[in-house]
This record gives sequence, C-alpha cells and structure tokens, in this order.
Amino acid sequence: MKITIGEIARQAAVSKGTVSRVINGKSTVAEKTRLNVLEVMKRLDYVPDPVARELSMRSKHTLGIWVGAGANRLSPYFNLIWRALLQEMQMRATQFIELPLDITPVRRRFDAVLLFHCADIDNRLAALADRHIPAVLIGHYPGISCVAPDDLGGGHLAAERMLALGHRRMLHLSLADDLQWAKERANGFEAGLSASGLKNLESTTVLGEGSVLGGYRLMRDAWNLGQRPTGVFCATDEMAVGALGALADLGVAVPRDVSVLGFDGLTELHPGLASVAQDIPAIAHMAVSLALAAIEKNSVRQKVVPVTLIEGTTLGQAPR
Amino acid sequence: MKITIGEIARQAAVSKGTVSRVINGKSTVAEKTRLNVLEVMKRLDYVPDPVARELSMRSKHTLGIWVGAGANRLSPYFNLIWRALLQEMQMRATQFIELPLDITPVRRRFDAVLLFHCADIDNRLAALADRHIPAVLIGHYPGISCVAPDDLGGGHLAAERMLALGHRRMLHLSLADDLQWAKERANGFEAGLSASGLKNLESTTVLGEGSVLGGYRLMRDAWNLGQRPTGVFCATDEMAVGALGALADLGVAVPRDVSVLGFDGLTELHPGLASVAQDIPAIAHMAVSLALAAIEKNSVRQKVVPVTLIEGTTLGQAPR
DNA sequence: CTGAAAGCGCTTACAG
DNA sequence: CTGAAAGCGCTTACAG
Repeated sequence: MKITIGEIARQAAVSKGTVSRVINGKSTVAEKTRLNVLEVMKRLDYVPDPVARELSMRSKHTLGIWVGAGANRLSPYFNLIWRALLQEMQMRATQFIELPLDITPVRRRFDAVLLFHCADIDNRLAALADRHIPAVLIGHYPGISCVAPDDLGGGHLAAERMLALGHRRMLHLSLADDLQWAKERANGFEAGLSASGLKNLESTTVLGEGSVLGGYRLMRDAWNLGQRPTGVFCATDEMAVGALGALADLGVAVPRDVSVLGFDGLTELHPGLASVAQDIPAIAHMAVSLALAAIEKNSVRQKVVPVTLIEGTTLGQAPR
Repeated sequence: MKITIGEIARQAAVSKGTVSRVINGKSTVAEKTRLNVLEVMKRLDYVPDPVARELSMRSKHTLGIWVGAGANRLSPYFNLIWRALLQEMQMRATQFIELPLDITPVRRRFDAVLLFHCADIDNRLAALADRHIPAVLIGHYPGISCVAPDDLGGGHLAAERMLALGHRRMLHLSLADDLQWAKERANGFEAGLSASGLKNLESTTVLGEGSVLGGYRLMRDAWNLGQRPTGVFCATDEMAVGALGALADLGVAVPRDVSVLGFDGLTELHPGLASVAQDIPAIAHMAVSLALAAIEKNSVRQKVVPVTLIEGTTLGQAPR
C-alpha cells in the first residue's frame, strides 16, 4: 500500500488540508500540530506524490520550447540545459510542449516560448511577435526577455586566472561564426588582459568551429604555424577537448608546458578539464521565471547569470 | 483555455467516458461515434493530459534508472535514449526515479531497475540480485533481461552495402575497449565480408576510442601509414564524424574517393552522414516492457531490435 | 454501445 | 489555526 496524505492525516488526527499545509509550509499551522504531522510523515517515510501535486497545482500556462535545427540538439550543453528546463517545469508544475521547426500548424495553445540562439533567430522572433506570443531567449537579443550566462565576465575571469598563474603568451580559440556569446567571451578575455596593464603580453586569437574537431584543428594549426602559447583559452569546452587532443598528438605536456581552459562547465567531457562554468540550473530557473512573468505581467527583463571558474588538472602555473 | 476531455465531449455531444474510450481504443465504441470524436479531437488538436492520465491509470510500479558515471552521460546517444525512455514511461504511466551511484540509502521503493552498460556493471547487477530487484540492461549480459540493437546484423548490413557499392578495400574503425556491442558490430562486419565469397577483398581493422577525436586519429594515422581504403566503416557515428574530419584535412574527397559509414543513426551530427541506425524509441519501449514483465511475471527475456541503413551523402559508389 | 459517478493524491479558496 | 469541499484531467467499473 502506497501511503498517501490521507493516511498521514488519519494518523496525525488532522485533516488532509492541514497536512498539505505543513507539506507546503504555506499558511500558518499551529506549531504543535505541525510538529506532530511532521513526526508522522517522518515515521511513515512519506513523500508527497509529485504527479498528483502537479495535477492539482499547475499553472494554467503552457510554455513552448523551440529548439534550433541541426547538430547542436545533440550537443552536451543542450543536453544539460534541456534536462534542467524539464526539471524546472516539473517543479513549477508548468506544462510545456516542444515546438516543431514550423509552428504555423501547431494548434495547441502555448502562452510563451523559450528559445535558443540559432541561425534564423530573427525570423523566429518576428513570427512570435506577429502572433503576440511572449518570447524568452536563452542568449542575448535586444528588446525581448533574455537569460544568459555572464559571458563577458567569464572571459574576464579566464584572463585574470591565466595571468595570475603567470601566463604571458596566450592563444585564444574562438568561433568564426558571428555569435553573440562567442564575441562576449572574446571581448571579456581581451578586456581582462588589457586591464592587467602588463606590457609583456602576447595574445593571438584564431577562429574556427565550436566543436571538438574545431578546437583540434585550431590548436594543431596554430602550433604548426609556430605559435608557442603557454595558456590556451577556448570559447567552449568541446573546443578545449579538441585542443587537448591536438596537444597530446603534438607531444606537448598539459599543464606542464601549456595550460588549457574551457568554457561552459562540462567537466565530464574530459578528466580534469578546467572550465569557466555556467550555472545551468539557475539559467533554467530564470528562463521559466521570465516566461511566466512575461505572460502575467507582460514584462521584459534581461538577466545575466554569474559564472564560476572550475579549477582542474589542465590548468597550471606557466612554465618559466 | 486549455482544452480538455470535457471540451471534446461537449463538442462531440457525448460523455467524457466515451471520449476516453476512443482515446484508449479499449472497449467498443460505435464506429460512427468514434469517427466523430476523432474528428473533434483532431480539429481542436487535442492531446490528452499525460499527468492526469498517469494519476488515474498508473501502475503501482516504479522503475529506477541507474546511469553510469562519467562522460557518456553527455553523449549524443545517451541524450536520445534518455529522452525516449522518459517519454515511454510517461506514455505508459509508469513512475520512475533516477538512482544515484550508491543505491543503498535510497528509501523510495522501486520494483525494477533499468541500466546501461558501464564499467562496474557486474557489481551493479550483483547488488540488485542481492536485493532481489529485477534488472533490465540496455545492452547484452547473460542471465538477465536485456534489450539491444542488432549490432551483429548492423555490421553485416554495413558490409553488404559497402560491397554492393563496389568497395573492395575497407578500413574498419573500431574500439580498443572490450565492449560487447563494439565486438558484435565488428564480427558482423567481418562476417558480412566473408559471406560475399569475394577473393579480391582487403579489410583492415584499427582500434581506438569511440569519440570524434578517436575516429579522427584512427583515420589520419591509417592514411599516413599508407592505407588507401575506398570504404570506411566506423563503429560509432562520433567516430565517423572524426574520420570525415581527418579525410577533409587530408584533402580526400567524400564520397568520391572514400565512402564513410557510421553506426547509431545520429545523422544530425554531420550533414549527410550515412549510418546504420538504431531504433531508439523501440529500444526504450522494449526496455520498459521487459521491466514490467520482469516485475509481474518474473520473466527474463533478451530482445534484439532491428537496425536500418540510412543512406547519406557520405556513402557512394567505389571509385574505379 | 454509452452515461453518470467515483476515484487517482494532492491543493486551495471558503468558512468558521 | 483548521476542516469540509471542490477541483485538477483523466479512467473505469457499474448500470442500463
């Protein structure tokens, strides 16, 4: 027999409503009653049924999630943000539907849309605006609600850390595509270097793809062209994995000869990977909050979520 | 306003019970009524609420999902199978919990466990057996319920297709790790080649990592060592992506000079990637079915799910 | 074949 | 502070 709120109520000699109140800590409950109920719940190892909870609590709103086409749907980052988003919606008892590429024929109503940066973002946003559906972008875009990691600050942080470790010859692997976040990471990095006021600083930026292969090629080619950095900052962790692969192939020891720092926080991609980490759960939380606020209060807000630096074994003191 | 079963009932002028019956196709409903209800459902683009459905139908069973530690949690394949599994459970109104690495302290009851092939699979299975909890493995293992793609058949299929396209010099990129599925794919491929009875056949197998980087290195090194295959069969799509990268770097035209065929069906990883595709939704479906059967009938069954070949632009006629 | 009603486990105004 | 009741959206005996 599964134990339910009714059983708790019975054993605690109160109503189901009261039990519910102590579960949710909402309205006031007499301390004595509360303690008693808590005791019974604990004794029976009771966990409120999340499904029943959702059915009963859920907001009347449903959110559309509109993903881009193509490979990045399978990327590690997307994987994580997707799971965080679903979990967030479950906790907030908000329904969602995944939107197809073409939303014209979708009949199910959705009150707001969560989307990601992608190639045809302008068209997408225009389509939503036409239909007066609020949009929340995971990324940056003027005029609509956005939530993004602190790419600028993250770049800055990367530079500071590299400098603190004594690195003075940097290689920066960035994206050839014209992507907002990539540019911010790059700008932050440059700004961090300049801010140091150091004179004897060399920094080279090379542009390629944001994938493992992209990072591999950039690193290999730069090295073969004579670049000899001691610190390599990569715009994505996938690029960092590629760069590490190239360095291994080139026989360069990490971090003894060269340090590598990635961005995103996907340290599971490579043992010991050092990375500027996004707070993915916080971003998911914020994205859903902004969407609900947009629906209810018609508000537009832009949020930046802080990043942190995860030290790892790929980052070390510069060789002297 | 969200549209519910009540709205459908109203517009179709029947009771909610009847609508429910047509949704579930259970007891008999007059054909005329059925068509009418279906029409209304379609017109309003109605989708039954899975949460309400679950609350009302759910089996008394809850399934644990026990994932391995480490990088493959972020792999494209894992991403897809995970999503398929959750969707399947939602449809079957089965509850689940994600198990932590150490299941000893878990208090919530779970009646069966779904797990994936991983390093400490033996220990895990032993732990479950100790507690008399049925296990279903996505992969192969003697003595317990398993579901896996037809790796052997897939390898065979790959060989047949390559031969049919006229390829006679093959390179086979496989895994150095001792993994059941990798070996089956390899064995299938070899068997397919032998079965042809052709004399003028060359096939070289090289072993490395199952990642993009792994594929890249194997392809590059084999080529640099003088291998000149016209057909390259890769044990995973990620390896195929790497191989394609290496060929591009080597200035080899695909598929004019060399054809590349992957395995898994993750064609989104690379435009036009040809691949032996797993049927991930079917695997998820089967896994949940086996778990429920194991709980109820204590049955142990091993299932193999067929694969199909997805043609793409990386696979073509052998050069003459 | 079909409707009316009870039930899944929880929450939340509404009274008191 | 707390209880009784209605409701979330669906399913399923039970009658007819």
